Amino acid sequence: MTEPSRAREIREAATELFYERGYHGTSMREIAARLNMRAPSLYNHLNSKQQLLVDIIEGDVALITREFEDATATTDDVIEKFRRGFEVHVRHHMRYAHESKIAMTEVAALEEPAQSQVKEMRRHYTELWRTLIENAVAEGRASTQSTNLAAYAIIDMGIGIARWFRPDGPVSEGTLAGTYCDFALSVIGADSSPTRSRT
Amino acid sequence: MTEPSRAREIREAATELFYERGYHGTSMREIAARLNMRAPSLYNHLNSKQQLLVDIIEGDVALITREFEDATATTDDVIEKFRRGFEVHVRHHMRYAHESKIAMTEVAALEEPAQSQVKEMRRHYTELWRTLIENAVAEGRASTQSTNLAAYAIIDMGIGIARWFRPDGPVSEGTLAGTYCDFALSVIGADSSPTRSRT
DNA sequence: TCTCGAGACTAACGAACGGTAGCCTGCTCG
DNA sequence: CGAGCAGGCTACCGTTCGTTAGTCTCGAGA
Repeated sequence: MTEPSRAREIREAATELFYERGYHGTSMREIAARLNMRAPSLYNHLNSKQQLLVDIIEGDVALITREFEDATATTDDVIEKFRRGFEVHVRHHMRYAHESKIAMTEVAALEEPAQSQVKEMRRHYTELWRTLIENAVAEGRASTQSTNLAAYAIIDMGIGIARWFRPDGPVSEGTLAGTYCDFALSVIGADSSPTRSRT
Repeated sequence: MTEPSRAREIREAATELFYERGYHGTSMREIAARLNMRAPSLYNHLNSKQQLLVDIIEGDVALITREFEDATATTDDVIEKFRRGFEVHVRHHMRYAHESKIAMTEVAALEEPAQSQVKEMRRHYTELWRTLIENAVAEGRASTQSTNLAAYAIIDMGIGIARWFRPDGPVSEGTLAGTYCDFALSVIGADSSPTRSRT
């Protein structure tokens, strides 16, 4: 399953440029220039510009979904599932900030049927979160009465990270993951720390 | 004095299309077609495509900032300030979902100096939130130890709304505002019960 | 040493882009 | 009535787009 390395380099260069300027704001000539190539040479390694976008977005959504499923499968405790799932969610949006931002902002640039497929994959990911929160509430481990909105709020909290997080910034990956985990647990109404007081 | 109503119609049509397809993914011909016009006629009412984007984004960021400042100026209680500010924040991203999404995703398409100016305006808005949360903690009304991250999390929670909220959807504006307000108060570690007391 | 294929290149295509020039129509108002 | 003008329109400009065709080069294997 090893893919040609040049194809991967092109996709990485495209990821950077799509992140900085957007899909329609990036030309094949710019992607090529970043690798000291000419635009037509790119077509020795890919079929179309659109396929680049499809690969980046579908790859990202598929990856975070698999990461989430793997992380939550390793425990039966619903709050621990939540904690591990959210840590994966947050860390994904730090480590793959560029891909994540593209997957969020450039879905409209996807042609059919890829656009519908990505939307379905995202709906599925959201559903995983909604179910997890629902289970936590059903077991009396969380108290929110709006599992749907809580899922949206939690997911969006993580997504936002991709817009401002910088690996060399003042906040470390671990600190951010821990702090945001407390935020998320607060949102669903689960006790997250001993200092929290509830009536 | 007759308003330049046509200019406003053009900006509204552009807002819809920039929302659906992005700035670079929208042509002046498409904007014109939505008003049953031809592209060159648009230039009777505007200077450039870029100016359309600048007006939409700067207008949106300026509006939410003013709404926030107005809402928080009407009380001295820091938690009530927070509550009113966040309600404004959430409702803005529902009512102006299209403008807000553009302001979030198309900043890279802004040319200088507009791009720097918008980034500065956003930095200012974030700073308002950070200060508000800091004051709440200083007065013992909130318990978070990460005012910076809490501000990001709360702002991003609201921004996300613009991506999925539909006015004719199953969740009403009031329900969403109320539920999200509880979420936000949980994040900063403030009691979310409706009864509050001045110190 | 010769062959051959991978992968770079240059040239160029048709389409679409943002924007300009200049014309025409029809309403307003002296 | 008739002049002026706001605001449409068609024609077209130069540029850039994604992509194709065809050529050249160079290293590996027979």
